[in-house]
Amino acid sequence: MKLFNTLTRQKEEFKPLVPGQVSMYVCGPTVYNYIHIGNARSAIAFDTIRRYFEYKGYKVNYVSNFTDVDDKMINEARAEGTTVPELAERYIQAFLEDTRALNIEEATLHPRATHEIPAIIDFIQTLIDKGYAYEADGDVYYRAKKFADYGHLSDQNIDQLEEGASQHVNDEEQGRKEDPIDFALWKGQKAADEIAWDSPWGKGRPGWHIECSVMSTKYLGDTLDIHGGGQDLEFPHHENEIAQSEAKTGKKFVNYWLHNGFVTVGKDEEKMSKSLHNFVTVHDILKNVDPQVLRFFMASVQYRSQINYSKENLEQAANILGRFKNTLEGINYRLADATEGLPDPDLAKLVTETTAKFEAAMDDDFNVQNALTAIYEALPAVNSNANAEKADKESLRLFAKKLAAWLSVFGLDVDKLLAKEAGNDDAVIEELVAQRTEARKNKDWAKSDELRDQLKEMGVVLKDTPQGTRWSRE
RNA sequence: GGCGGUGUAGCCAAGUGGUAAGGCAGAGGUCUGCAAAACCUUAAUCGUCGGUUCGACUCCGAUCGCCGCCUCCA
Repeated sequence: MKLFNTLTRQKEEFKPLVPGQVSMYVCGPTVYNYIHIGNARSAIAFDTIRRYFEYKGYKVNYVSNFTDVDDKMINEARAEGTTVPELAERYIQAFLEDTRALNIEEATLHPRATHEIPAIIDFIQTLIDKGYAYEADGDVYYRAKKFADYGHLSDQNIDQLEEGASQHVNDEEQGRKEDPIDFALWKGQKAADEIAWDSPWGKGRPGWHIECSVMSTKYLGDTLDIHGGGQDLEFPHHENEIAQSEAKTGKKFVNYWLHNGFVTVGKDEEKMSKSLHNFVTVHDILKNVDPQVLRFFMASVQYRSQINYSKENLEQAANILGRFKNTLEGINYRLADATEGLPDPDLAKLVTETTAKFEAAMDDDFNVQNALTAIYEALPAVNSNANAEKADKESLRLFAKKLAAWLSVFGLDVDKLLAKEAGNDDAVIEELVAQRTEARKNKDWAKSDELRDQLKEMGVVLKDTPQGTRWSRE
């Protein structure tokens, strides 16, 4: 497998630290609101990657944190008149709900910053002891220039960073920092009502960057196989994580850095992009969009590419899903009927070849477009065979099984895709379908069409096949 | 100003120094009592201008546009 490593800006052969296993850390959300579509993108991108590793037989240890204390948390809690822990708890639950709806596998572990305070303090103390950090008036800062490789990941040079940083640092902070590019490891408590923990430097809370260094190394070891996150985290977040972790351990922190692309939302796409800079939450989207469609749409774009969230693109995804569904339904019906088919060498070969193409594409830095193309190209022959008098049941069965596995990598649950929504009017529908079959036998087309219209109003769509009439809910 | 990405048919999108995969939508057709589904057929010379080359969409240079990061952010 080849992965595009941000560290080297090229695709590299993946070599896990431990054969057959993958350790992954993915930066999770700050839980002060429902996750937005960008958070979902990241979660889906890395879930897809994780699932493909699992498809290949790797055991994946997937750790993803919740940032449950920081400025945004504090401000939001104040605004709502609640506490930071209450806010965190509420939105962690919402996160789990949303990601479950999107069929994102739950992380092996979801550590939270506030549950790791002692480890964070120890980590910071070590950095101070080693001369990489200094205390200043209740804050602790990381001495960025002390770390020789600072800026490597994002290809930034120190002088330019310094220039940029100096323009943004506020006076108060500036006074405490030795250098504008130094960043906070520990932030002293500012107001009495501000959540804080005791530390050697007084009451305060951890800075944002340190928590990820602490939690990733604590749970996955000094060196990880893969660390992921959005492109915006490259700098400064991941740059800082490297500086912190490597300064402490003296070892390489991460072998493969993976960064997912952004989601853009068109101005005139939907009403969703109200005010907050197209701040679209998954919670809101799922009120109108089938979670499977959203999931497939977002998983069907290579993780490094930008995604344009639009109604039209969602429709495209829904149409493709419909094709998969029809194919699987067709196969299932066929497998259920009594007609024994004949082995078809061409079809058997197609299944093998499609598997090879799918895997070759995914092995190439998760090229999902080409992986899907492999599937699309197999569909006509499969559908034809499933409709033919002499269906090759064995190959169809195998293809259906493979397709389920492939779609599962994309986070689609075939059973859910095919599930006829439980309705308590099944008996009524069956009865109407039977009446229509009777009418058709008598060539009473008027009656037949009338019944079909009636069913359509009930949300039921019919397909007349040589093997009989099939129905499904739309 | 610094760093990075991107520009291929209406839309999504792959790709290689040798003459443009695939999908969605659309159109036509087959099948069907009619439909639905399925199947078949069907569209672009690759932002622009130069250069290198026998030959470039693919390499180099310039230029225009779009996006992101450099400050909290997936």
